[in-house]
Amino acid sequence: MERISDAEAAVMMVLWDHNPLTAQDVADRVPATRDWSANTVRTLLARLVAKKAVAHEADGRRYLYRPLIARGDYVAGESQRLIDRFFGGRLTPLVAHLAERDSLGADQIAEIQALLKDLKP
Amino acid sequence: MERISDAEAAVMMVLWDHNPLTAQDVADRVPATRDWSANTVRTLLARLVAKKAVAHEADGRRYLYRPLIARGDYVAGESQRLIDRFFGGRLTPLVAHLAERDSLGADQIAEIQALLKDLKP
DNA sequence: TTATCACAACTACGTTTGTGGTCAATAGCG
DNA sequence: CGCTATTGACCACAAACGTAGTTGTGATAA
Repeated sequence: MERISDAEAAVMMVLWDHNPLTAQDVADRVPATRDWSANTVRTLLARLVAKKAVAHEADGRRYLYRPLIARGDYVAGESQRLIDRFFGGRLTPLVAHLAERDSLGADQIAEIQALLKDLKP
Repeated sequence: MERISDAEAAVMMVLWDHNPLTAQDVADRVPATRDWSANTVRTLLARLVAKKAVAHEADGRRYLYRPLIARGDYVAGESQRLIDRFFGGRLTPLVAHLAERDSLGADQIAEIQALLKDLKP
């Protein structure tokens, strides 16, 4: 599984949200901030197919694209990568870090506490 | 502030750990897994200087390098980026995600609970 | 049926990244 | 003082990336 670039990830996002889609549909759903031409989206789709991150099945004249890797797997991978690189592979230091920098409001603290409580067996 | 690439980040790590350092010292401290030539490290340092992520001050024949951006700032930025991209900017879903995927042991759950308790005013 | 449209395939091209070599100056050693 | 080791400056170069144009070919509408 080769690495998915930033632009490619934006395309994956669209497909995770809705699939299968035609290239045109993907282009239409890509966040407007990217401001890509339809061709650009096609190129990215082709690269993702080459990387086997996306499958395309013919549907008459065009293709329908759908993700081959699960969003959860990708997100977990990226999250782990960050945590490994900066926090010794542990989530606690990340939470501590964000708390320390006030990126963490009281509401979120409460949320997480509730979440963790429910997690206990 | 231009983006710092993966290889460049590895150099920053070294400098965050210890600074100022000569290029040679940086090369010596870079994780062995990277297996870079000293020249490669020099190139990366030069690029970081160009990006104004590190400063170099002359020390006789050579330079001493030191980071211009704080580790905390960089780490916070990268963390925020991830959280924004995949978790709607909130930490809670990240924690939930990791818990769901069993990337989170009971020990870490307890750790975070303790941390959050201390955070409360 | 011809002009047009939609779409995939192919091509392009500047930039960034990873990786390292060459060269020239210089500083210290013998 | 001449030689060698160190070091920064500059150059190289392939792969990946971001971005998009061009081409060929069926589908379609007039």
